[in-house]
Amino acid sequence: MSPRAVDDVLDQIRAHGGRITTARRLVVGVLLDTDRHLSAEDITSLIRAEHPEVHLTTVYRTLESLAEIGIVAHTHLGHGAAVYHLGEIHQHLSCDVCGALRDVPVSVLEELRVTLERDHQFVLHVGHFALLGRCAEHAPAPSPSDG
Amino acid sequence: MSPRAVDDVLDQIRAHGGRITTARRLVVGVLLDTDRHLSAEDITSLIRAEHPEVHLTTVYRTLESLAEIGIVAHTHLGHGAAVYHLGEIHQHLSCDVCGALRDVPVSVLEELRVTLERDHQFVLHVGHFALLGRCAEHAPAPSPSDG
DNA sequence: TTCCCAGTTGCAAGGGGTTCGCATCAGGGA
DNA sequence: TCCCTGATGCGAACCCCTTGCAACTGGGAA
Repeated sequence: MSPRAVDDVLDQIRAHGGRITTARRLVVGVLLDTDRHLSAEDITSLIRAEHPEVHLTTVYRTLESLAEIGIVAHTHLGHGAAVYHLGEIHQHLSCDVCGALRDVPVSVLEELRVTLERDHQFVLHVGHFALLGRCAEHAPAPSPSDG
Repeated sequence: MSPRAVDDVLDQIRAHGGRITTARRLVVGVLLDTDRHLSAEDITSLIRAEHPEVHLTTVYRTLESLAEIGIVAHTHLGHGAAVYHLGEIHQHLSCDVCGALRDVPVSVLEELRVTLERDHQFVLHVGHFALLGRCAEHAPAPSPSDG
């Protein structure tokens, strides 16, 4: 990531009355620097390699602050830790067997979203939960009638 | 629930080589007797009102046994404890604001299921996760352009 | 009916993930 | 530069769930 991108995020924090601290700079840097799904502990480990004084609690609190102003989102995978990410919301597919996590565009949920809103007056929070199932590699064998 | 229904479930446990114990009888009874979504702790509390010797651990283990033979399923709501239920699988809608849980038929996910399988080789485990969002009462106000 | 083994249980402790309490520290406007 | 208030470090607590282990008991065999 570019220092520019970090500063953009930090500007948003400042704009919301938050302070710019070393820990926040580092958390934002890690999130911008990865394309993986990171838990709070993952983020803390990455930071502590260089800055061992940064505490897991601080990372949680920073992530909470960033979530409040809409910069980060987290997703519960159903088991284990929540994962945090910046930027565009996407939908997660999580494999029961190997834990592999895949992103798909939120557009896959569009029909469901419309249906739930129309028929059940329920406003779906797309991207805030994982869809559980089996990835291609661990899918159950199709029944004969399927193929 | 009828004693009959409890016995039917107990028969299934026995058929799978499990033993019929007081604790199992009680867990099954509670699950059959409610139409709410109960966490392991909820179940334990209900049982302990009459049978204080039944331990939370036992309830977890019983639920695990019942899940193994396909009698109960549990759903992660994204926050807090998983909820357990007997019987037909259904899809849960969970409200972020009030925590209200609503059941909808799994058929609402049918299109999504087909899409994910066809386009992403992902086999969705319908009913094993909750859809998060806002119930009618806590839905954000529609934007002017919506109505 | 009694015996006995393996499945179950109660209880305590452990573990992962997350939050809280509180004294101290430090960002950044006055 | 000062000072207020937000942020941090650290330990402990909390919640949800699992594990270890000795004691117990269901229920088939004898």
